[in-house]
Amino acid sequence: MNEEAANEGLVPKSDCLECFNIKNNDKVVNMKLPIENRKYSKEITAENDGEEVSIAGWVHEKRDLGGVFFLIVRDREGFAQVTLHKGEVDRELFEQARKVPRESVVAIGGVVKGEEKAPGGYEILPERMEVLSAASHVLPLDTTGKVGAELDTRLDARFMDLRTERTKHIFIIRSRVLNVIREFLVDRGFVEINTPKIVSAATEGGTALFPISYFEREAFLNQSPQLYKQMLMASGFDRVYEIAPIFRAEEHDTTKHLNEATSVDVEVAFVSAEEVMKILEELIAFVYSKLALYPDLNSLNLQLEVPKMPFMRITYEKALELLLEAGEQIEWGDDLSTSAEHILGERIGEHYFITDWPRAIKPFYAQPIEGKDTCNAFDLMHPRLELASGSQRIHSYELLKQSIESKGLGIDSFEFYLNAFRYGMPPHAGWGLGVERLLMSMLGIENVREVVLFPRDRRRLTP
RNA sequence: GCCCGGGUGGUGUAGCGGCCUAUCAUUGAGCCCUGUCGAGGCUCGGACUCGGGUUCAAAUCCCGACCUGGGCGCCA
Repeated sequence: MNEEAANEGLVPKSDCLECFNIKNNDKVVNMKLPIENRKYSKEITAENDGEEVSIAGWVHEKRDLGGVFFLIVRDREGFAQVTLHKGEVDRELFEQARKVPRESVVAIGGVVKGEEKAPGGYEILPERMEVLSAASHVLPLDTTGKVGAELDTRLDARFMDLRTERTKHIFIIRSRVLNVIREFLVDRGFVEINTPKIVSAATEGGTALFPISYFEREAFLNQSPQLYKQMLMASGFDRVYEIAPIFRAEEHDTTKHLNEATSVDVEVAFVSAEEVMKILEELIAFVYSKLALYPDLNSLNLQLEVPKMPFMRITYEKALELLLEAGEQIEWGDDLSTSAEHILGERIGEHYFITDWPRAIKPFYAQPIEGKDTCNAFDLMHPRLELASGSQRIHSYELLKQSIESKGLGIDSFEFYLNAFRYGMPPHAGWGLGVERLLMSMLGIENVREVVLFPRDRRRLTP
């Protein structure tokens, strides 16, 4: 375990609470805590023996042994045991602790006692306790891990699901992954951009869009920042990235699709597809190597193995050959089926790229390979699912126009985009990577909904 | 959209025509217990998704609706 990784980012630098008014049992309590001493559970050790501290958190468990009563308080960092000896503490305080419903929010002030018998090596002998918010019971799900809950139940009560260790850590990991991606890209001279999510027309074709009403006009939620990040290639920002939601109105109903997902989009000028593939695989390896240091992955039932570099590259044609050997026939020009992806994944067993795709199944902006029906596009595959796709882009205005027309798309709705190709557009390439898919493949999680706080799928629009 | 499963206390489950006044665990209420760490022991409370149908009898079989898990398709 790595000490730095264990602490980094989990503990905030300062606290801002000083005094707060709380409504408790219909009477407003003006409570002042010795906030200068308020600590997270993990910040306290046996070495603080004798010190006054304050903690605040949720009542995780209560253990009533008659003469001694244990209150386990959970905060973001872990658990603190509060121990009350009958006869030694104030009777009212003892009763208050005994009666407080589980998962209520409490603030407790007391003295630290180093105690080998206590989990964490210390316990708190309380002097005062405030119930800041009493929880109703019974609870919508169990936060202690004794009884499981189905994903649907968990998502309905996500706020409470996030109080469980595994779920909490998944989202801390998600946050870290996004940070690490930014760190990697910024180090390489990338500029973060923000492009519109409300757009006037279908950007790439292919997927269905969510129509919305935009004053007196119809508009859509954007399926991808593709056209905008390309337009920026004409601006002099020659390395850009965006991490943002994308919207797809497909009625798919699987464990790896969402109607609102997060995409990492990268676009680089003056380079080839091979260059951006390198950036992509290095990024993946970097994210893995950073997150491999995350503590307690195993106890959270999460797995993470740093992939070997460089990733294997096979052409679309080679993929078809491998599939045929395995008894799966795909016609040249057809996209790979789910079972085909699984067969390839099993044969290769690690991340790999599929390159040189037929033009017909890739978007209009992919650069055709001269004299062939293929284009300079690639998919990054994980053995279980597709993670990213990208290509060398067409940067010639005339060729791009032709390509749009040959796909049967209306030139008019692309005018704003095409314009950027008329006044000096460098060659460029890029890709889009699904954040949720990266996370689920990285952590061995089966359902994409697990890695989104409030997922949007075919049926779910709340919470 | 297609094909298979499934809907039983708050949660997770057993039961799959009569033996169901429905099992077990956990949660909840209460009691006993001075070192718990999935504490233990005792008492009590709490459920068959909805609507039709078959049958002497339906949680159990059939039909429909709704919800839900998985596979596929579409898609990234």
